Amino acid sequence: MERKTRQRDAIWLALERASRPLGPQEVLERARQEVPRLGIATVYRNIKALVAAARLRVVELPGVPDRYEVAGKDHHHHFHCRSCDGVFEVETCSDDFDQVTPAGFYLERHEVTLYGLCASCAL
Amino acid sequence: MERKTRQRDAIWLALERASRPLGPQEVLERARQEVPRLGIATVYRNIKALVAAARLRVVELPGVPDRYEVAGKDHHHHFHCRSCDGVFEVETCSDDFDQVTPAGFYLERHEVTLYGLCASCAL
DNA sequence: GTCGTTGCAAAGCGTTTGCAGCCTA
DNA sequence: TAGGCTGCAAACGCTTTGCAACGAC
Repeated sequence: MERKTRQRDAIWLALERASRPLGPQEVLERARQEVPRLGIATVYRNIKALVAAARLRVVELPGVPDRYEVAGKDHHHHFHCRSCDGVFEVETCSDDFDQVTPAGFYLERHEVTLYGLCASCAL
Repeated sequence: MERKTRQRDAIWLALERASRPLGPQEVLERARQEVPRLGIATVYRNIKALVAAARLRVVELPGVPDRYEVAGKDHHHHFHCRSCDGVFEVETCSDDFDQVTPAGFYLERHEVTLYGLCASCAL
């Protein structure tokens, strides 16, 4: 991450503009509007570097490939649409998971994923 | 799932005996103690069939390959120990996820994964 | 004997890596 | 001009599929 390149800019821009976490393929498609000859390997390499630099956060969802979003957002979780495969942010997190943690266990963090149909697909 | 075979029995037995969800490779290793020439493709095909028959449940954990457990247990989630990589069941679940679901979205199900240290590793 | 099931190998699919050439600093 | 970065293609690991042989019923 030493040099500034058109490719890296395009990849970052794609993620910054997105309203939801993106997968590498989605990043490629969007970034190619800026750099048509962009390769998928470059997307993977830059995503990896951006995650290492803590500028991106990995969104790990059960059963599907990892997606990425810009780091620094408030605590939130995701809604995974089974129809369009899109991933959307869920604002709040009401639950207290300490109370369901077994005795003796040390709870550090939690992931919640909601499944169903997004607003568009539910129509 | 029409015929009873040694392979299918061995695969089912491996999952039934396990105290935690298993991945396909783990199932293969255990089932080969019964059927040494068992192939990984057969494991995948049978797991798929058993899931379709609702005799197995898919345990989808973020970031790691799917694991499988015998179906029919009460609603529960999992605690994933970052130290020993073990997966433990979490009994209860205070579901209030409808209220955090965005307007227009149709919520069908949810997954919760807790991370931290299990009782043994937390000592 | 039928045809569901199996084992092997090949094919997919998403991700990573090797390498020669490119281009930023 | 050095060497980080890129695009291409090959390599990878995991999962699925094609196919001929096997074996449950």
